[in-house]
Order: sequence, then structure tokens, then C-alpha cells
Amino acid sequence: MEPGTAPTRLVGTPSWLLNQAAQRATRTVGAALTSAGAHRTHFSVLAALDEYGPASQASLGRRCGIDRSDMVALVDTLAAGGYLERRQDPDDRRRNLVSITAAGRGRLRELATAVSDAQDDALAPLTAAERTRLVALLQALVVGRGD
Amino acid sequence: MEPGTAPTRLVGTPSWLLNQAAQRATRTVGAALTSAGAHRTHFSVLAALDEYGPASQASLGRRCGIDRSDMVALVDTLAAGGYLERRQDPDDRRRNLVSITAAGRGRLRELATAVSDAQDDALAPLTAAERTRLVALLQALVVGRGD
DNA sequence: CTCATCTCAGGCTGACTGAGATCT
DNA sequence: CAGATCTCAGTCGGCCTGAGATGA
Repeated sequence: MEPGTAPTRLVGTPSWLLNQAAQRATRTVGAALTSAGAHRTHFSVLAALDEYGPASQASLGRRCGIDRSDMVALVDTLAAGGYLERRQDPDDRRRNLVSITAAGRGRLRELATAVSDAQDDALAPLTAAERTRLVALLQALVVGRGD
Repeated sequence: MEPGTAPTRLVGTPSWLLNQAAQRATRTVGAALTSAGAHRTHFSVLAALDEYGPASQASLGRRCGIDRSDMVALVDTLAAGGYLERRQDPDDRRRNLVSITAAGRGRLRELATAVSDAQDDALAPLTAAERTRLVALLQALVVGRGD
């Protein structure tokens, strides 16, 4: 049997490669976060709050690529853990102002370490220079360059 | 509101970038294949059969990164379209020997064109040289280099 | 009135697990 | 016996839509 011999048509296809790479990396990082009792989206939301300060749920969703409707339960969970606070925005009573707590910042640091370690595993086949180039190319693709 | 400003912790994280990039590329390519009445996995399986000849379902799955249990319905569909044939392997009666048909090769050519066009859309932000470098890095990550 | 926000209910898909039957 | 293969049933998570209530 020929185990890992993928068709050249697929191996030359960026979208197929991206899918496979994303799948594996997500599995690795996801497993690390699971053993820390967390989830990828937890990390995303805490990172956004830490960097940009208090925000509405809709704004968090736009920044992190998380759907508005999944954000509800997500904020519930993180608030139950004491990692963030949700209160009504006094200036716009439609919004929930979500803010990170001190415990949330500590949690973010823990998760960042776990993610970083898992990342190293997932990218093991690449040298440091290659990882840097990969990140730069993906950034150009996903968020554009300097624009 | 700050629409697309993703947290730097995420934008610096390869697994997050891979996820975002894969999601967008898959949407674009998937839509193109849908309008051709096909699916990403159809393209994968036809490409594998065209390149390596008749194979068992399990072997196809390993090559294309498709689960053994999803392969059943997939081969059903492609066989119903006349793009491949499934018969019992005389040398190992556990296996279904799957072979591509002439119609399957024609279909593969059609789909390859559709995929290639969609790919260009998905990678529009990158120059040709950058696409080449991205593919090389992803290959090293997914299938290893010369090993 | 229009638009944004939060929330809930639910659909769809893709990746996966478990188990049984068959065969090497 | 162990191990591979095909098949089916069903789970789980991620992405998404629609609609209602509230408010700018």
C-alpha cells in the first residue's frame, strides 16, 4: 500500500494544501487547548479583549471571525469562568460591553504558552526561517499587506 | 466599528492564519465546483485514480485525506455518474477495486479547469512568485520534502 | 422607518468514532 | 489468532440563516 502518496494534482493545488495543513494544525492546537480546558475561540476572544480593550460582542465577532450567534454561549462560558465581564453599555443599551478581567489576562498567558508549544509541534517540518516566510505569505493572503 | 482588525496574537499564529486562508480558499473553490455539479472530494478521487490507476477505497482515502467511511457514499455518487467503476478485487475479496472511466477522465479535465480558475481568484492578493513559494512551504509541511 | 445588536432555535457540512460482517 | 477492508449509524464542532425583541 502507498500510504502518503498524494496525487500531484492535489499537491499542486493551494486550496487542497491549505485545507490539509489547516486541518492538522488545528487538530494539534485544539488538542493542546482541550487539555488546558479551553477552546480556540476562548483564546481568540481573550486576545482581542486584551489588545483592544472592552468591546461589544458583535465587534469581537468581526475581529476574530466568530459568528454573532455563536458568540453568545462563548461569552457565557468565559464569564462563568471569571475571565471576562459582560455588562450593558451605558452609551448604547443594545450592546453588551465585554471586558477582560485580571483572571482573564492570566488565562490568556497560559493559553498563549500552550498554543505556542503546540504550534511548534505542528510546524516541526519547517525551519524557523520558513515559518516566518509562511506567516508573512498567509498574512498577505488573509489580511492584506500594508493596506 | 473596527471591522477587519484582527488581534496581533491571532495574526501572528500560523494555525489561525491557516484556518482563515483555508476557509476562504475552500469557499471559492467549493463554489466553483458546486456550479459544475461536483465536490472537492470528487476532484480528489478522480485525480488519484487518474494518476495511480485502480485502487481500493481505503487506499484512495489515505492518498486524498478522505475518511474511509465517507468514501462509501462518494464512490457511490461517482459511480452513479459513470465516472468510475467499482468491482470486487479478485486478488483480495475484501477490497473494492475502483477504476476511472473515460467519462471520468473527461470530468476530471473539466473540474481541473474550474479548480484552477477558482484558485486564481482565491490567491489574487499574491504575486505568481509568492504563490509558488506558498505552495512549496505548504508541501514541505503537508507531505514533507524529498523524503 | 431603517439599521444595529443580542439572543435563541435550528440547519448543514465535514471530520470523525464505533461496531459488525467479511476476508487475508 | 491478529489485522485489513467495506459499510452503516451516529456524534460533534464549526459555520450559517432566520426571526424576534430591544434600542439608536
